[in-house]
Amino acid sequence: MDDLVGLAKRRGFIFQSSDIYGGLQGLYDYGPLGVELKNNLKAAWWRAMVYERDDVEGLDAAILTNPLTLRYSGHEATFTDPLVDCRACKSRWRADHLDEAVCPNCGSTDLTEPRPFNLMFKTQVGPVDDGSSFAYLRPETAQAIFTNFKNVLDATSPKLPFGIAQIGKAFRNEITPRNFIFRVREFEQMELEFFVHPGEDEDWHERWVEERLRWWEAQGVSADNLELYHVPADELAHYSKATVDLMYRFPHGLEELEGIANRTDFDLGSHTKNQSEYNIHAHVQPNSDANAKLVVQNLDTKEWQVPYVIEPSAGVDRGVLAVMNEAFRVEQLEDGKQRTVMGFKPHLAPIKVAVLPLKRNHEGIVSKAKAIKQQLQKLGLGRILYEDTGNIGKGYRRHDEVGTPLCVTVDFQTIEEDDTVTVRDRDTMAQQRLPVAELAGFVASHLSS
RNA sequence: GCGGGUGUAGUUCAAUGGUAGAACCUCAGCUUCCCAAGCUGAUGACGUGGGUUCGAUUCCCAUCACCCGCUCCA
Repeated sequence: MDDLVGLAKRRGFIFQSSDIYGGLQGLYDYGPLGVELKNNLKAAWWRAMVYERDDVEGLDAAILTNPLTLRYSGHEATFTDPLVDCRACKSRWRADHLDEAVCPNCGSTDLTEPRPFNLMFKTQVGPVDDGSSFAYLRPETAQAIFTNFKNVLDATSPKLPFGIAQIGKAFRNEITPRNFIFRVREFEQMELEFFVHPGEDEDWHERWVEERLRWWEAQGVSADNLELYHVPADELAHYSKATVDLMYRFPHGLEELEGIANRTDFDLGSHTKNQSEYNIHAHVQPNSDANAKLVVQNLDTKEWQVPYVIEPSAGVDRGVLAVMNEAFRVEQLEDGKQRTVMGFKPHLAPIKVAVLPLKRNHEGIVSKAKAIKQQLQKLGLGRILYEDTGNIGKGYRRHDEVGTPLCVTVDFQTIEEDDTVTVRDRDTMAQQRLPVAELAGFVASHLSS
């Protein structure tokens, strides 16, 4: 992990947030290469979820959330836990889970006073800070999908089963942010809420688990480092009937990368009005505030019903960490030197191609290299970088370390003889000469593989 | 939040109660230069704030951040 954190900072992937003022716990910033990598990962998810399917629509909702949304969702009740610490054995317990003021672990009565831990961030809405108007920063992106259910339904008229996808920031006041970008207080989620007929939920749950496994493998996360964890009943979240966690072998241990939950009709049932008119299976709190019916009509029976929902919910930052960890490798070369390579899949690589002039103080070579950079940039494949290192070997190594799939080198032969360049492959270190005229086609096909 | 550990250039390491040295990296110049080459030059650090002291990077206290456990679950 330390090597990965060092490389992330050195090469501009990830920085401590508010670094020059001593930092802020549990917050990180994405640098020049990190933002490219993260955007590429999100784009891959969006392609797979929205563009390549015919049954999913997108959404991008506000982060500030009406407290009523998070009251009916159950978050106000479950995200505010009074906690006590045992001074004797250093264990921590939820105060409402203790029968007496006795530590279940060691039997000591030397406990701290219960302290409330509100895991949701609050902020004032409007200029007057008198407590009369506040909003929460959303603790998950999912709720805005449920509260927009009717809007999307009216706008796009989908038929069950269908989904709504969203990528965005979420905030949780984690007690202990830890492990680099694994557990942080401000993070990004990629969530799909997939609505299905009641009774078809378990089948769809299994299909989504398989679907998501295949997607992570396509991002370069090897199946060997992924495990499924069927969450036992007594550990399920308040909304869940069943949850399968997709566990990844992170540098610090096997932990959750994505959770695929069967949220039943709990969410739409909780947020809908006229609850008693529908046969809601989940145990929901009576709702006297909602002004919309979150139901669809069963075309066969003509009955209005609250759909069940399957939720694949992935952490973007955790995904970035997993992808970087998978890509990171150190190779021993024949001359005893080491080569650090980030073997990103081409579609995730922050820089797609680096164009290097063999000599940085030769006008003809430099201008030719810059022209090739602009030409390749126009292909729309992502970031193409012109870089005059002054030392070609150094340039190659540097781009190995940030995972640039291809380097293109312009030399004297290019401008004086036959208009060909050297193309060098990140993974094999192999070089070949190609006519500049064939470069665009070669690059495009190499990056799509 | 509790307990334990850590904190000197971007990185890896030094030294010191009298205000910090190196290597690699980075940057600039030269070199017809294809896998971290060479030569010349340059930038750059004691996490922050107090205290003790004539003087603190060094000693003391607090604080911040990171790492390990408890906890958490995207």
